[in-house]
Amino acid sequence: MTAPPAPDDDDRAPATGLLDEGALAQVLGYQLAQASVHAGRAYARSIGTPLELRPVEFSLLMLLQANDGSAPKHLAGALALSAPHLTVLLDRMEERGLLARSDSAQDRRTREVRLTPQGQALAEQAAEAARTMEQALLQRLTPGEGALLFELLRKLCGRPRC
Amino acid sequence: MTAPPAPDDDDRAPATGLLDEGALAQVLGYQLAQASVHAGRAYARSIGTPLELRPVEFSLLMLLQANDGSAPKHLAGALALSAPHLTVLLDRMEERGLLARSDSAQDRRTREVRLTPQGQALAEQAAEAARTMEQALLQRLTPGEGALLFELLRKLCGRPRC
DNA sequence: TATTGTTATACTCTATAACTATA
DNA sequence: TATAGTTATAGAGTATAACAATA
Repeated sequence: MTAPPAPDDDDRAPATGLLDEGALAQVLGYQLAQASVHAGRAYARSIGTPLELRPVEFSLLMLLQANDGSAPKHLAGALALSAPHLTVLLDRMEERGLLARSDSAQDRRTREVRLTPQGQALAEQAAEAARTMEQALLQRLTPGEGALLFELLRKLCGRPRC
Repeated sequence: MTAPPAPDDDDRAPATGLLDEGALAQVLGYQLAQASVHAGRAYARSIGTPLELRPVEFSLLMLLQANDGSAPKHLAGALALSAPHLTVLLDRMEERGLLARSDSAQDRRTREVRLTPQGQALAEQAAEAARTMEQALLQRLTPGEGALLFELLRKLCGRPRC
């Protein structure tokens, strides 16, 4: 189960192909989606397939690496997931031995999620693979342009640290 | 059927909330996903809910507006959809009276997809709503920054017209 | 034999509602 | 009563395989 998908060949033809983008050229959501297709292929190659991690699982791993013992509620908020969705996600990764849930001492309604040593090892491996992936992904931009892109995306959502 | 979803309130708390993004701060795919959440909310408010159009349906409408009589194969390529997925999408929109498929004279395997007058009217309405949406969405950026963001996203995927 | 589009099928993603337990 | 997490259920999205017609 969870068979790794097909090996996904190299950079395919630009998504738009022969057609005129028309009004979509000025629609940010569409351009973000196009870029996400591109990023998704790089992700599958570098992380998804070799490490058998879905994008959300990878994000969760990175988030826990930086925020050990977080409550599910905060994780769901950060990943923009519904509470039930996060629960099944945690179930799956706990069953895989990557993380563990324990009861909180302060508020006994909530829980604390932590990476197991195995989860930490995978997180480090994934973080390393991510660095390689980023290089390949951003190869068409100068370092300055890459940094600018990150800053603009962040600013767009009203998040600090520009 | 196709009941419009909940009215989705104003700009909610930044997705990351209280947690540290950790390594994700440098992962383009994650930052694109965060921005897409933001864009998706604006889309639902301005277009999705009022016009009862899913993102793909909106994109298809815009694409047909600029490329009347396109073949399904080209549409699928431009939208990064599988052929079966596009078929059901076209079925749904044809049933709704927005477009029509006809046989091609040159190659009788393929077909030509065209907007009906009703589809054209909705496309124009959607394009107008998109312009309003973009203004709200890009309000945190200067016009120059907005243009730069579009250019960088395009360059990232190796698409021309920078 | 290769290609276009379609149908059938199944699996993943994601949301809502209902339930349990704490506060 | 409000909140955190879970369970159950359903629906939307998406992929693969099998098929039909045409090239």
